[in-house]
Amino acid sequence: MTATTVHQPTHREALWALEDAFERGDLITVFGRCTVEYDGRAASSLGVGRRLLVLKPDGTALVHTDENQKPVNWQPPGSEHHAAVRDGRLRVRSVHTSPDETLAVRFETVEQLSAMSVSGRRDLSVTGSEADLRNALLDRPALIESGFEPLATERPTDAGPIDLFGRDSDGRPVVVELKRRRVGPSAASQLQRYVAAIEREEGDNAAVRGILVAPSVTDRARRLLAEHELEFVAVEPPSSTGDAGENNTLDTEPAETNAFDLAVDDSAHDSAGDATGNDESEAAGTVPADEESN
Amino acid sequence: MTATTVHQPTHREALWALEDAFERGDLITVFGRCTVEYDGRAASSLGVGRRLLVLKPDGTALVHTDENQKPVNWQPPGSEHHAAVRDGRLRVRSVHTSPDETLAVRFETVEQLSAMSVSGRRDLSVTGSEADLRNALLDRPALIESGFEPLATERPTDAGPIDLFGRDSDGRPVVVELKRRRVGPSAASQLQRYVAAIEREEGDNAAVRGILVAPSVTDRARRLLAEHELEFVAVEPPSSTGDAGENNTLDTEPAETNAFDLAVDDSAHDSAGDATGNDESEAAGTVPADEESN
DNA sequence: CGTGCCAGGTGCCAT
DNA sequence: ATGGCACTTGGCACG
Repeated sequence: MTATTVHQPTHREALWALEDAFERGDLITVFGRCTVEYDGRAASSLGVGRRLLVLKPDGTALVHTDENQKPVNWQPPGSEHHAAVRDGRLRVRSVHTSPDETLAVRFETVEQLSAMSVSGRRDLSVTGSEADLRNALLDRPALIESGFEPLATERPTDAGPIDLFGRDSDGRPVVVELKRRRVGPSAASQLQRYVAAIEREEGDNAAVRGILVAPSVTDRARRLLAEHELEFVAVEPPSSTGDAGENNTLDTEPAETNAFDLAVDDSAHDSAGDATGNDESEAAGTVPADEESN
Repeated sequence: MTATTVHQPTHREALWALEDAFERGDLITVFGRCTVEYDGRAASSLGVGRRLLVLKPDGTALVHTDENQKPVNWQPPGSEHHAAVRDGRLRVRSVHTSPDETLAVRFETVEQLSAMSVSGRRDLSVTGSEADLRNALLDRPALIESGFEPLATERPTDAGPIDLFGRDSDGRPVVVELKRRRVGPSAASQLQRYVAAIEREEGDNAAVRGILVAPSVTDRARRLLAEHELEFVAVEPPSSTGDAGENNTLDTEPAETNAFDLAVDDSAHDSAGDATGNDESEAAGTVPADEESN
């Protein structure tokens, strides 16, 4: 069986199920009336209510209610889950170190507890990202400006990495900042920082141009750009919905996905549970394990 | 019963359970092997794998795997959930409009499906926010500088609202930007924008000071501050562990948030209940009207 | 409903 | 580890 569930368990039965699930490294969901306390980067307290608790084998904890996409409370990956029965009530604590933070869920009643082995495949490919936009523009630099010649991406500067750096047809340095969404003032500031950094690098006489590339720009940002004599070029966001896309069937390789409609088709591109003697049993589960990713 | 579960249901049984759950406005969890497709603000595709699907009565959909805090795929609140059996397989689509986006989950096998009535109480209060920091500084302006006199918070300017505005003991205008965490270059830029905006307002002769208040600052940001003659004041964030005031005891409200049921009658195709003879049954659930919040 | 900005942002990848 | 930044950012408050 790949998924086990206990209904209306006693708090102690729930604890046993949790211990087993921790042992197996399962994904766990617990539903019941509970209160939640968090203390760490901030502090919060949640009164009693019916909620869904999700415990992942990587140490993640999520407390979900009725609505909203984000959990009302949570604990980041790398935490260690502890379960115990105290005063006859199931209590789940999820503890993280560095930064130190703790999530404590105290159950009044446990309606249901499920454990399932989830071999999550995360071979997700997303098109329409900023990287896609950059690649599209590298393919067709004229979309930015006729005669524009890209020289580098992520070019490092004093002020951070420049999305796209190149020269115009007159040989003047051009700093290009890419945004996949409508931009506000902060993007203008960011571009300004980069332009200033390049000007410092190249010398005072250098006339460095700055171009913000995005689908659109707010009024305020447009004014800021004008103030600093920076430019704006509009590019459309990814089409996706427009035509019969059916673009991505991914397997191993990111297959040519037409990311931006303007740009033709190019792609982008445990624990141990030891009973502590008294009326306090405990179980813990986690996965710290650093794996070299990439 | 407040939580119902079906184990290893047939795809059609799962559909029935979904229909009932939609009807009741339940929080739903589905576990099984599935593929996921998303198309909207971006586009993505997820190969087959064992995952947990959470459907909320407010239209939220979450696809969770084994690890990570964020779902691998999701749909924001306000979407409409549709369920159908197609080619003998359970298929859940969650559709959002404006922005248009669709999440489609196709199940190979359904291991388990649970529905639970969740009275979500979101009576959460968090301490340690930027607002907390601001209030603390309003209480003790000397923490910023001896003689500093706060005049306004969220003071509007051309460049956006200033966290805290006041005057120093010499009567010079002071722009204060608050950050609850260690700050990078963007905060320095932000402060610089605000200072420039106030200088434009007050006239050229105005010597406007800018103070960045945060626990600490990165080297690069410190350099940027120096360049623009901006200042930095280190202030520790409020210690959550110290006093942590037991803030919220909120009133008990039944909270009639049954979302699905009321909304759905307008849907064109709604063949619920009896066997639809064919291999295509469908159910839909969504969010209701907005209730006056606050 | 768009605009702007904070967030316990999260996640990713660089140094 | 820290830093810098993108993100289907999410969420809220305000014009």
